[in-house]
Order: sequence, then C-alpha cells, then structure tokens
Amino acid sequence: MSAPDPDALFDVEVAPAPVEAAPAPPRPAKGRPVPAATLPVARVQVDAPLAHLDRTFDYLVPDKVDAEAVVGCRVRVRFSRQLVDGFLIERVERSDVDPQKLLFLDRVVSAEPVLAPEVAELCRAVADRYGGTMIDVLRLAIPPRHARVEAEEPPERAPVPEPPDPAGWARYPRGSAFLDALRAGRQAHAVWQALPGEDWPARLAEVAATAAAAGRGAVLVVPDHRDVARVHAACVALAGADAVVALSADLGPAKRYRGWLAVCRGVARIVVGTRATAYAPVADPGVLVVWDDGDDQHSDPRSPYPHVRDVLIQRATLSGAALLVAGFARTAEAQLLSESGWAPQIVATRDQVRAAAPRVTAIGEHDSQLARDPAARTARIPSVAFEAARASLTAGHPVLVQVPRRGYVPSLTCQDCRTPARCRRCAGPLGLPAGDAKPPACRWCAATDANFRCQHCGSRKLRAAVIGARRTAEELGRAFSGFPVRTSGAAEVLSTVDSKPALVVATPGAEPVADGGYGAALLLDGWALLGRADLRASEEGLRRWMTAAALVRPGGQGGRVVVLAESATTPVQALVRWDPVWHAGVELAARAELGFPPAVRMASVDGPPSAVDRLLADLPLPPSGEVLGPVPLGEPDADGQAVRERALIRVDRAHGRALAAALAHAQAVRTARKDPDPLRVQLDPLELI
DNA sequence: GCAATGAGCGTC
DNA sequence: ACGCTCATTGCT
Repeated sequence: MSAPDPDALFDVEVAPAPVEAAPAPPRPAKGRPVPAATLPVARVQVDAPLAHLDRTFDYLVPDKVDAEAVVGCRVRVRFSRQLVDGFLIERVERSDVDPQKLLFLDRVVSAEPVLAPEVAELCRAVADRYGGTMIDVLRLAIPPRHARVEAEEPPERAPVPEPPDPAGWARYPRGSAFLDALRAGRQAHAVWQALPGEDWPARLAEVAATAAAAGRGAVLVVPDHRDVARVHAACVALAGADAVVALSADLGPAKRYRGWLAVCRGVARIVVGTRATAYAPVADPGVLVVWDDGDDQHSDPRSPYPHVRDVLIQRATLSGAALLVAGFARTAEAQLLSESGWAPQIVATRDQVRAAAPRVTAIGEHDSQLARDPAARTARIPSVAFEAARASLTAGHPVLVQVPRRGYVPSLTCQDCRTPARCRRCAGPLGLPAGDAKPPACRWCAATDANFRCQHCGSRKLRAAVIGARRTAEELGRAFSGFPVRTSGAAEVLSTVDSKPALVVATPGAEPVADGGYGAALLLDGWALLGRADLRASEEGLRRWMTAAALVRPGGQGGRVVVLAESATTPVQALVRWDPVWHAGVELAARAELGFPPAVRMASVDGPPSAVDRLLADLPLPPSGEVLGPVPLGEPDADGQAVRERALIRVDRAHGRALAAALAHAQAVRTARKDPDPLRVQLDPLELI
C-alpha cells in the first residue's frame, strides 16, 4: 500500500477523525425519504386560493408516514417552494407526472381523516355548481383543527334510538309516507309547509330520529343558533344526548371542533346546526333537512356563496339521502322543486290550515279603520291593531309586535325641532322609500306626503332618523300601561317568553316563542318589507310575517294578526288565507315571466369596470346566454366614473352548469395572468338589484 | 452572434 | 409568491 491514502493523510493531520467522514460504503442517503411500498402517490388538494390551481397535485408518500397518510387527512406540502396546507384526496399506485418533478409530502399534519370521500365529492360538486374552487368550499365545510381536542379519547358510538311516534305528522296527508320512506331507507325528496303553531323542532326531530332508528345519519340545517338550540333539545328528547351534536359558530373553536369530530368519527348520528352543517361528515346520511330555506342566513357570505338548499340538493343526489325542504312559508326555489315533481309537497289539508291559523286582518291605505281611537293614536297604531292587542292582554296572553329592523328604512324627523314626522292620515312614521327621487311615505299605510309640514313648528324641512324597536316599545308601554314591555332585536335576542300578558317588541327574525302562543301579533313593518325594490321583497315579506304569525294561537282560540299593509297585494292575500303555496306559485310564474331565478340561472359579476369588461370578453357564453349590463354600482368617484359595476349573465336552467364552468374558466384565466382587480362572481345571487 | 433584461407561466 | 423560460433588445 504505497499510494498515499488521502483520507489517511487527512487523519494524520487533523485528529480526531470525524466519524462521518468515511464516504464508503454507499448507503441510502441520510434523511432522504423512501416512497411507501404500496400506493406511494398522494393526490393533494392544495390550499392555494388561485382558480387555475383548483385541481389535485401528486406527491410521494414517505414510507415513514405511510400509516398516517390516510385518505382525507390534512397534509403540508412544498408547493412552488412554499409550504402550504392541503388535503390528501386519494392514494394511487402511480402518477402521470414526470417522476423527476415529484416531491415528497413535507408532513402529515394529523392522521385524522377529516375529509370523508363523500364530503370531498360534495365539495367538488358545490364548487362546480357555483363556478368556484374546491378549496374555498373546503374552508366552509371543515372547521379549523384544534390539536388538543383531536387528542381527546372519543366517546362510544351512540346506540341506535327507538323509532319515534309518527303521530305528529298525522295532520299532513303525505307526512307518514315520508317517514315510511325514511324507515325503509328509500330516497325521498319533499317540500314541507308547517302548519301555523306547529312544533316544528319536534317534527324535524322525529324525521331525524326515524333515520337514526334505521341505522342512518341525519343532517338538520337551521338559520340561527336559537333554532339550533330548539331542534337540538327536541332531538335529544327522542334519540338521547349522545346521539345528537349541535354545531354553530358561536360555540367557540374547541367546542365546535369537538362536536364536529364526534360527527366525523361516527359517534353522533344526528347533527343539527347552522349553514356549515350542510357539509357535516355524518356517516351514511339517511336524511338531510333545511328549515326556513328563505332565510338569507342560509346563503354563505364567503366565496363561492353557496346556499344550504343547493348544497343539500347536491348532497342528496350524490349520497342517495332523503331531502326535506321545510318552512312555514315557501320560496320560489322550493316551489320549483315541487312543481317539477322532484320533491313532492307535504302540506296539510285546508281544514287543518283553517283550524290552526290565526285570524288575519290587513290594514292598508284604502282601509278606513285608521287611528280613530284616542288611545290608539297615542300608540301610533290603528284602532284595529290596538283592539287586537288589548283583547289578547285582557285574555291573559302576550302580544307580539313586529317592527322594522333598526336602520332598515330610515324614519324622518323635522329638521328644525326634531319632532318625528307623522303621516297626516294615520299618524304613522314617515320614511323615505328606497330610490332617491321618491317623496316621503308613511311606513304603515304607505300614503305619500310630498308636502310635509311639521305639526309642531311648521317647518318644511325633513331629516332622516331611526325609530327602532326601543322607541316603539316605549310608546306601546305608555298606551298599555300596566303591562310589561319586552324587546328582542339585534342588541339582545330573546328565545322564549312565558305565557303572561306582555308586549313583546321584536325585529324580524328575532321573535321569541311564547309559551302557549301569542294572543295577537301586530306586524307593523309591512310597508318597509314590501316597499323594497328587490326581486324577493314580496316573498321575503310573507316569509317574515308567517314566521311571526305562526307563533300566534289559532283563530278559534282568539288568536289575531293585524298586518299594516295593502290588503289587495299578493303577499297580504297569501297571509290572510294562509296559503304560502299559492303565493310561491304566483311568485315563480312572475319570475319565469321576467326571466329571473329560479326560472333561469343567473350570475352576477361585479368589480372595477375594466375587470368586469375583461372577464365578459374572456367568457365563453353558453347557448341561450345573455349579458345584461354592466351597470354602475354604488357611488361614482370624483370624476363621475363608476368605481364598481355589475353585469348579470342569464342562461336557461339547462345550461346552468355550462355557465358555472365558463365562469370558473374565465376566473382561471384571470388568476393565471395575475389580474389583481378584486372581482366577485356569484351564481344565483340573493340580491339581483 | 450573444449576453442582459423583462414578461409570462407554472407550481406535482 | 417565486423561479424558470423564452423572447426581445442592445451591443459587438
């Protein structure tokens, strides 16, 4: 061995020898991962918000995390030299991507399979339906991880409950057939209009428990957390506390994730919650329910703005679960489901309706019964309403007073002396109708007053003010002195009131349930509801009235409703006759006539004019497609140029998917060329005008 | 004929 | 959000 060994020389000069220095024998490079032996390729949906990246990307699964890298788990991957979160959608044997380019998963965040394949498929379908991205829908569907909660020991799976007594559904001819279908595990779709006074949380709990008794899961989606609490209690009574989970955003992250995990792990069979619950990963769902689908809380304010009703329709179609679209009132969308035969209706007979409904009186501009009674004048209330309230209080029942939401429509006061501006006919508050050029009008009787003169100081100048629930409450309290006045609104929402006589002033959506029912309801916001220049104004007005009026005792027991609105209009007629189905039919026909959703599919695109124009130029318009606008939106800038504008795109329902796909494509083109302008694309937006 | 510079595209 | 590719431009 005469040739000098460089390593040996090195050893001599620098001692001691570093252990790692010996290059031979070749060994697997330290730290470099080896792909898993089976299904080494993971398809990952990465959390990048760009439309052109809305697909899976392939990564190699290191054999060290083979067991954790389960389908549906959260992972972290290097994506364009950045670490991003993602969901493992699928594991496959090989990738079509150049093997040189494949990277390893950086890390499995947790082995919890939070994205069930059924839910992944649903989220993909919802994204496609709305022209949005899957990752945006996943963000709505899957709550943020809470590591400590995830580490907790999961409870036992709740036992299968006993089938509930179906007697509560006997008042609805097709009700028991629907329960039969659930019991037999048959797919059924239905649109249900609850009778006024119906204990609907109990009915929905029976639906859920019927599915659970058949060994399936149930998903119940309601507008707000008060409804969650009521339906949750009703479900617990039938199926036991362990079988039911309530989900709503106001629980806080830990509680919310604990409940959600209980559903995900199959512990709970019934889940009730607000809109995100539509995606809850219940095992083998047998029935999906949305209550009061007209409530705008069911529409998610985050992109791609999916609506619970649509999410559940998709889910029912994909999973084979039954679907129930329910409420006191009926939307045009539900009417379309019913008329098309896809979801037959469950409605009571007219005899049942007559027996259950309160007696409804409408007071409008052409009625003569306004404010004759001096006491009624004090309360700024027509005498019919005053009498109804007094009768209820005397009989020992509470009275519900529905008032416009604060700031909903501004009222007016005298500019000079601040006296509230009053209607000359009925002494109701004057307000400014939506739209600029219109004269002031009475919020109760809708009489217009173009020549206002202050009763107190004679000034002709008006100033906007707000008469909210509190003010109304004070004035009613004075008119009915001796009875307590309670308010329920944005500041503090009451869930229930007891059966003692009292005045309960509430804004729409915040009406407390009265033990034993209200003796009367005064619906004072008719003008505000129906006067809006909105496509849905009449549907929404009727929905709010019916929601309030359904809390009133039947007419046979003295229950009365007085609505301050023109009695000849369709929604008022529908309320008086308690016929939401008729109203929805008229409404749907009108929308078909005008070419509005749901008779057609519509999309809105809004943003800076240049961005809107560019998107429209890139948009491959499907057959039957038609662009309306764009029109300016909001206030113009100093030069009179529109800062934002909005275009509407209309297609036949048959081409709705194509429109969504075209919009997704156009968005992908935008994000690929890094167009920075904020652009909002909405399918079937709630507000069209 | 070739390096320096910039826009556009892809991200596994 | 970053780097890579490719085209264009300016200079020899």
